Amino acid sequence: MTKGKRRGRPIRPRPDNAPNLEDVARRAGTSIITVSRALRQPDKVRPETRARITAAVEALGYIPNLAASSLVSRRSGIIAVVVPTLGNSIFTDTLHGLSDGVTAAGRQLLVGDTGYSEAAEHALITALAGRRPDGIAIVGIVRNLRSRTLLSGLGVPVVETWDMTDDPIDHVVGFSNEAAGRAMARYLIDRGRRRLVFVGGNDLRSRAREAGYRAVLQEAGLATAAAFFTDQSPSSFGEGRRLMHRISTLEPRPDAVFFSTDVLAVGGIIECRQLGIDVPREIAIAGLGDLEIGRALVPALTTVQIPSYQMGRRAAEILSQRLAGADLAEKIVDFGVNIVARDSA
Amino acid sequence: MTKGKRRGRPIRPRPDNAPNLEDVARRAGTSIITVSRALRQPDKVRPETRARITAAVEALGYIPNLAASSLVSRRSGIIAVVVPTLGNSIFTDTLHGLSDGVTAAGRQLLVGDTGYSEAAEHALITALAGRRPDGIAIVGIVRNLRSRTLLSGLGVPVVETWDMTDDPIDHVVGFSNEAAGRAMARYLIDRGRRRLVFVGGNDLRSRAREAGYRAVLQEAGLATAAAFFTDQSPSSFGEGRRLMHRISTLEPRPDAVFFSTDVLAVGGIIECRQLGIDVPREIAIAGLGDLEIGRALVPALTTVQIPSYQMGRRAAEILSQRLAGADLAEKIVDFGVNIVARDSA
DNA sequence: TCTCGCTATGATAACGTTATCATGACTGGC
DNA sequence: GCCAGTCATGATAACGTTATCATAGCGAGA
Repeated sequence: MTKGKRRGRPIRPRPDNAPNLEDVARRAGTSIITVSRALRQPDKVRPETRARITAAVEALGYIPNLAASSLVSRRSGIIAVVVPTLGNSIFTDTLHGLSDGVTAAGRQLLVGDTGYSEAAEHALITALAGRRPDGIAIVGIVRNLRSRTLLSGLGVPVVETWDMTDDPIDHVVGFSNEAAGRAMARYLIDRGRRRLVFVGGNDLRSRAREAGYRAVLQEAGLATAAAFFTDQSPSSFGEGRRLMHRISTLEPRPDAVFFSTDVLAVGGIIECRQLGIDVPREIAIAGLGDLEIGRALVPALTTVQIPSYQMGRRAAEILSQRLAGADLAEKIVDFGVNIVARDSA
Repeated sequence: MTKGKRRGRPIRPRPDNAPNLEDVARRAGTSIITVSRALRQPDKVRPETRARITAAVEALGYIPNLAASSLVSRRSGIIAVVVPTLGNSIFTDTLHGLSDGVTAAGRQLLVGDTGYSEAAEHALITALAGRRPDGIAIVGIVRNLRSRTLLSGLGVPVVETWDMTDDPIDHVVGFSNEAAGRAMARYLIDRGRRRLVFVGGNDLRSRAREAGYRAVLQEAGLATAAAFFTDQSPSSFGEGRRLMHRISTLEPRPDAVFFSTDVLAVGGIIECRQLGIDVPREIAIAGLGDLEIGRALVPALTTVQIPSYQMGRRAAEILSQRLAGADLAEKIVDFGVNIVARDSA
């Protein structure tokens, strides 16, 4: 008796102790496929059979292997999320909205951050694509052409957020950062301010706000008194204080400062208070983001409201609808820009 | 000629346009397995073959299907993360640390939140387990016995964080919330405070801080002037102000308030300032978390430092080491409790 | 020259599930 | 009592990859 040519994977006990469908089926005295059905479409299985299967599942602690499931069904139940950084609560608020919206449909979030780097973004998208996600949500607009091509070639719904564009990869849910800058400039000018400063970060969204702000000033025949930029990302309250300190020494002294984020603006208010500068009488201070701290602060912060959570929530809903087969005509959802007038400006 | 019995899945062109190993192999004029090898162990393949394969991969935009990979290799490259809520930046800081630590090893984060519910936690863990993660990180200690059994039965490394226990499921990286409460009580008493208030949330961690705080007061022969609880989760600055307002009306007026989170404490300081209460002369105020705002505030907030990011980072390192085959003897990493004395207490 | 070992590549089976088609039992209408 | 339709279950193949073993070719050492 020859052993013959033994090729391929050898047969041996599974090293994994996790039970599979076969184990459940054996215990329930039925076939693999019936177990699968009992779990996915319970009404297709006779109650008694179902009961035996449920009991076997319980007894064995069976948990379906979703890797096998997604391989054959071509549905992974995964939504991939790309965030610039997990270190900034305004982005994790969007993540929170996504999580809430996605969990309802029984899907899960695969999350990665890019650190604002285009190269890292492309690498991350590639890595996430390997999981064959059912949908993709991105905080920000994807600029890199290769990344855009990659994303649209994946054949799954994609939602960009936190910004606005005429030409989304698929869907966009956000607001125009440029419009936010414009709106705040108009607001401050309307309130009689004339020597306006801009403070922001170096990221694209902040730059867009600055552009809108400057444009309105120019239209009004005013010059931007100065613009300050921080390389910190995410920005900090302390940095807001430092920048405000520098601004307070300008001659002539500005009468309004628009901080591109509430975090910086709160720092600005704290510093003014420390320096004995009356806000808003001497200097108006405004921010962007509508963080809760701005509401509690004295004086309460005037700001541009950004529906971080809602954007995530809405993005999740759009993905869910698309995955349910809907063919949404509305590709662009613009939350618009809403200034919350409080005490600081 | 009979058609015969056609059973099983019909043969038809893949509906999925994503190229697979076979497509790449055909284009590169080699076999599937050699392509697989070229991608995973490039040095095992002759440079010329590798070049042809690389070119084919590029041309086709091939991205390996990780579902198939994890199915057969029994390595998913996924780290599952369980968070009470994504709405609280102190937890997302831990998530950030996890992300940074995990990305280095080429793994990805599958994230879910429980909303502080044990039932939701169990459901989440079950759902995540379906992906066969290589490791699991949890913010918090898992109390539910079924969940603990489930987790330890998975056969993968588990790290609990943000708390301390003698009996972790596998590893714990955190600090003792009770010790934090104790330390702050001692600190305040040492500074001559005698009428001490506690303010916190209704979650387990906050309750542990309260227990430690009360214990020290009792040992010192002092009574807790009062304890206040909020049901908000995450707590808010505004809630801190409201609670402080109520505290300010107590008779006799307390001389120290320990807020169980910095967010509440910052609200407390704002409210005191508004009420004309001198902090820390009349009332000392302390928090927990060491948020950046506490440093920028005036008076700067005395607080218990919590290394949120570092806990995540460390948890990721432990998981990586375990997955690299290390058998770590140190199951318990206690970051300890460190009070940052600033101006407010 | 022969053998040993190494390098490069390949053939096959297996991972755990679901899609598709098949089939036997049963039901209702005539 | 017959037939079409429904219900419950099953058999098989396929998803795309990797683990394992096999093998041809080649150079080195005996």
